[in-house]
Parts: sequence; structure tokens; C-alpha cells
Amino acid sequence: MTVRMKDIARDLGVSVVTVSKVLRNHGDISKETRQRVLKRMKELNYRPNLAARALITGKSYTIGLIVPDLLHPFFAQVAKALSGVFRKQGYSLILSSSEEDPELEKEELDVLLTRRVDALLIASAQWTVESFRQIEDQQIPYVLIDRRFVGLAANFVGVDDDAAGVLATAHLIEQGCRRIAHIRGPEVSTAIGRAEGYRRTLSEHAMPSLSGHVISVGAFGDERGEVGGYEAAKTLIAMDPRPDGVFCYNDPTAMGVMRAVLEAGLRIPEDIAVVGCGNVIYSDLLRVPLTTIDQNSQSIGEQAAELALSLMDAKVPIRPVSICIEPTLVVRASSLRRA
Amino acid sequence: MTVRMKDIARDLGVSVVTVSKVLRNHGDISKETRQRVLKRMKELNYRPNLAARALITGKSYTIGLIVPDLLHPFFAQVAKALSGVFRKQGYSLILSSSEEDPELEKEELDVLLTRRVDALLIASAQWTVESFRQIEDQQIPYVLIDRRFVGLAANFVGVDDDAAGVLATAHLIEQGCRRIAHIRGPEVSTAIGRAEGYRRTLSEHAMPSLSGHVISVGAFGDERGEVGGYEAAKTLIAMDPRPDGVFCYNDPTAMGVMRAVLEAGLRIPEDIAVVGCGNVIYSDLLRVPLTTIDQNSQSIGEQAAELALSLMDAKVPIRPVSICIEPTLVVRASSLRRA
DNA sequence: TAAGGTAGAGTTACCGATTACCAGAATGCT
DNA sequence: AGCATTCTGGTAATCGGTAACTCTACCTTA
Repeated sequence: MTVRMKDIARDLGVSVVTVSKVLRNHGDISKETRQRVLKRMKELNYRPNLAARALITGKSYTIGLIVPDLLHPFFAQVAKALSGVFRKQGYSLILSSSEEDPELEKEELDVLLTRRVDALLIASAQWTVESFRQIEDQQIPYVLIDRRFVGLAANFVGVDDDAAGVLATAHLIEQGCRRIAHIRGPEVSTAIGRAEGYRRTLSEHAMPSLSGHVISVGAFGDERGEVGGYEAAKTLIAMDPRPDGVFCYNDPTAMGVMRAVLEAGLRIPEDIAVVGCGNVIYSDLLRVPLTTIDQNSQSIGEQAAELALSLMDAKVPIRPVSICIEPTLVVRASSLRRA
Repeated sequence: MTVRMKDIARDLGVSVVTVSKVLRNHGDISKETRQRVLKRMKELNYRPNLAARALITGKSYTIGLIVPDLLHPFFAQVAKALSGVFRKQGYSLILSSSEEDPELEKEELDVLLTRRVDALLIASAQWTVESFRQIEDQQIPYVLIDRRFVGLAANFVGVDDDAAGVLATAHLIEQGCRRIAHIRGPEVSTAIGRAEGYRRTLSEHAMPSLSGHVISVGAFGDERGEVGGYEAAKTLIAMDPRPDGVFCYNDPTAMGVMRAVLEAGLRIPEDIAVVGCGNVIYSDLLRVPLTTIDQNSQSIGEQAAELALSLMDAKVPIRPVSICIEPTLVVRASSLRRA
């Protein structure tokens, strides 16, 4: 049914090895033989069996990617950038979604390990580093994306979350906000970093956050993040004194906040200014265009891919690299209280 | 380095075949032996080599997915739904993005064919059916998603685009619009179907579209779709008579339209009502919440996955199935001119 | 002219599993 | 007791390639 090297070799009266050498541009073959083989390959529409090749070379030319949620534009953007870089190098991307569930993530990781991907890229929803030890046992190079872990010396590419928190908070202060609340995410590095940047900036300006003004929402997919923000905002709005600015750890949350604020009959940014984080693709088109922190997700994806490629090329283990991308503030209407 | 069946067999004094049979729950093995093998597998953290297995069984337990754009929430949603179904059956998803480029799509298809995926799911950006013939030559089951081709008897799962066009247009008429424009997409089945539904509905109401009121925008990714809509809307706004309603073939385009309308100082929906298509995740949060057509992307993904699974199970070729999902209208502020 | 090189192609072993077929022991049945 | 059957497990071939050698001519070169 399917064409094998053997068929081509037989047709041409050469050995299988000769065909193999032609396929891999091995030097040992005369121009003439090479042409004959190439010609026959085209005629028969020959495709090498990657499974057979992988079996003997130990390389699958396959990369595993695990993200918490494909619907989140940040991860979609990262995935897109990654896949572009890998495609050019002949690698295919196997995609797994953990749905923000650590258990599911472990299962998916297990599958990818069993598939013997050549490298792994993970935006993890884990709480512990146990999984990563397992990857290290298998000697598969891996790169953490977006979320990192203290005490784990691993390759990492992501944004400087602390700087993001500082940027957002300082901006709100500068816009005249005096009671700045924060809706923070679950206990992963991104949320922790952003919260820390927020906290430090406030105290550096001698305006520590009021009690109850930091609300935590769980780890959600995109849709539910919006709901989480909505609920959290309702709580904030009911407070006395009411916050006059909110920094949300991501954009979906900020969207939920905006919905709650508008529903309560308050104005954005006059009554409450809102800043998100992520610069999600539609930020500009929202009911009130959202001021947010851009994470440069494309660059994150590209650099993570490049890093993974270099890791695979390296014959000796390299010391883990941490690539930190500086976030930028994108000011839109949701926080603009001063001309 | 890595553990093989051979190692387990040696340790236990049994043959490799015995180990293999245990792994696959083959009946021929005593409970006791099975337990011993299982135990040793756990101890050594054995993982079967899928490449070796694929080589002999001819099944890679891998599914190829090609989408035009991962950033488009519709495809992200479909991909998510697909991957959920396949994961439960032990299949992994190899993801390719064609970036709406037919040439790139062909290359990616070629890669997936070479990888010998067990099935292919494609939301195609092709103009011709040539590629699909190639898939058929390889005898790989494939399912078209979202976009279909006339003259190609292939498995298909998608929304009834004509119905979507009817739904949107009839709604605008009902809301009192009398000069309804349409911003249509490139020459793929979705855009064609929606445009046809639009055209027919108008003529059934004896109000054919005015000249110049159907504008075509190219095949764009998500971001640029917004720009395309913006540009097209500027043209429409400048017309005399000006349209009082616009049906856009997708949501990003509609967002662009809304931006242009608002920038021109006009009101939505009073001056111009806008209806999109796709019910993109943020539709509800836009500057003016967008009336749109829901395509039930999750259901599309799930049904496409189920269909692919049944295709793989079938020992004899099945006659192509076409699953058409009925769209629903989601009314929001952008078109609501009547209480 | 003999030793050594080199280009071109072939031999052999092996990657890690699965499959079809076979063999020996224990059990059942007449 | 004798033979068939069931239960367990093993043998050998195979999947489609690749790696590392080996082998032949044919050239050089001293």
C-alpha cells in the first residue's frame, strides 16, 4: 500500500541504504544515482515513515505544549508564535490543555513524556515542582512559560510580573487614585509577582492598601475569569470607603469588573479606574477601552521556542536560562482621569 | 537509559511477549504473572515506546488539526473541544496553523500526512480540492470543519451558514432597518453561505440591497479582520443613502464596523444597527454589546471529534457524513432598536 | 609499481515493540 | 487410562528506517 524505501531500492536496483542516504543528503552518493532516486521518490510520492526514523534516531521531531487554557488569547498567541518558529525547523507541536487543573496537567504531561517529545513547553497550573522532577528524570529539555516556581532551577520565559504590578499601580496613583484595590489571581508566580509589585508600589507611596481591598479569585478559564472579576468587583463596590481604582491581575477579570461597575451605575474611570493585565486582543474595543499591561506574548512564544531549540541542540546540559520580558503599559480610557 | 520491555522481562525471567501482553491486557496471562509485571513496570517507571508501537501497528494515536488562525476564538474553541474528546480516547492533537494561507496549509498538510496521523481535521483556507484528493489517496479519514467545498463529497461539521445569514438579516429587518448592508468575507463556503442567506432574505422582503451595499473583505486573521471591517464601514458610512443596518460575516469585522461608526459620531443601533457572526467570547463586553450569531463552536468541535473517531473505527469506508448545526441569534444592544 | 586514498554503494545489526503461531503443563471427559 | 482442550507463555518474523562498517574499483603518488 504505502511506499517504502525498499520499493524504491528494488525498482532502481540499489540498496535501501543508498536510498536512505539520498533522503538525508548524505554525501556518499553520486549525482546520477541521487537523481534517479529522487525521481522515483517523486513518482511514487514517497513519504518517510517518521515512526521508524524516530525509533532508531530517538528523535520524534515533536514538541509538547501544555497550556492552562487555549481560549485565553495570551496562550493562543504564545502557541501561535511557538508553532511558527518550530514549523520552520521541522518540528510539529502537540498541544495539550490542562484546563487549569493540576491533575489533568500531570496526566497530559505523562502522555507527552510517553510520546517522547523532543522538548516540552509548559505554562503550568501546578502547585508543586514534583512534575518537573519527573521531566528532568527523563532528560527531556523543558521550558516554563509565563509561570515559574521558586526553588526550581528551570528554563523560563515570561514577563516580569513584579514590574507589571508596579507599572499598573504607579499609573493609577499618577491618575489620582487614592484607594487602589487589587483583584489577584491564584497562588501562581504571575499573580504573586503582580500582587507584590502592587503592594510595594503602594507602600512606597505611603498609601498601603485598605483592609479588604485585595481580593483573590481562583484559577479560572477565560470565561469564568470574567465572572470572578464581576463578583469580586461587586464586593469592592459595596465597601466603605469604596476603592477609586482597581488593578486586576488579568484582562478577563478586568472585564468582569467593568461590567459590575457599569451595572452599579458608576462611571469608569471617574468613579473607579480600572487597569488590567495581558492586553488581550479586544481590549481596545470594550465598552470602555481597557488600560492594561502588554506582556508581548508573541515575543514570549518566539523566545521560548528559540530557547527550546538551543536546548535540544546542546549536547551537554546547559545551565537553566531565565528570560524576563519587560511589560509595557497601554493606556486607554478605563484609567484616564487626567488629560 | 530508558526502560524497555526487555529490561522488565529479564528482571522477571519471562519473555518480552509476556510483558507486552500484560501491557495490552491480553487475556493469556495469569493473574500472578500480570501482577509481577505490573509491579515491575511501576518500579521502573516504564513507558512504552509509541514510535515502536506505531511502526508495527500502523497507528500513531495522533490526530492532525489545521486551522486558519488560532487567535480566532472560534477555532480556539473548536480546538479545545476537540482535544477534550480525543484525550479521553488516548489520542493526541498535532496542531497546525495555516495563517489563512493556502500554500502554507498545503505544506502543513504534507507534514501531517508524513507523520501518518490517524485522522485529519481541517478548517481549510484552500480554494481548490486538490489537497483533499491527496488525503484520500493516503486513505486517511478526514473531516472538514466550518468550511466546505462544492463538488467534494467529504465529511463535514459546521454551522448552516445560509441560516445564519437569514437569521441576521431577518432580525435587522424586524428591527426596522430598511437599508441593510453586508460586509462579506472571502470566497469560502462560510462567507458565501452567509451572503446568500442575506441576499435571499432581502429579496424575499422585496428590499434588495442597494448597489455598493455589499462589500467584500479578504481573508484575514483576527486582528486584521477588525481593520477590514473598519475600512469597509468607513466606505459604507460615506454612502448616500447611508445604510441603517450592517450584517458582518464575522465578529472581528463587526467590531471594526462599530469602531468606525462610533468614530463618525453616529449611534449604534439608532443610526446604524450592527450584527456580527460567531458570538466571540467578548461580544457581550464590547463598547456596544454585539448582536451576533452563535455557531455553537463547542458542539462543532465535539461532533467533529466523534465523527473522526467513528471514521477511524470503521473497517470499511463510510459514505461521507455532513453534520450541519443550526445557528442561533443572540440579541444584544448593537441591533436593538425596538423595545 | 606497490601502497595508500577516495568515491560510491552495500552488509549487517539494531531500534522497541507486536503478531501469528507454537509448545508444554494442567485439567476435563469418556 | 488416554486423548482433547484450556491455560500460559515462548519463538521467530516483522515494521521501516539508520548507524557504523566494509568492500570495490579506480586514482594518486612516491
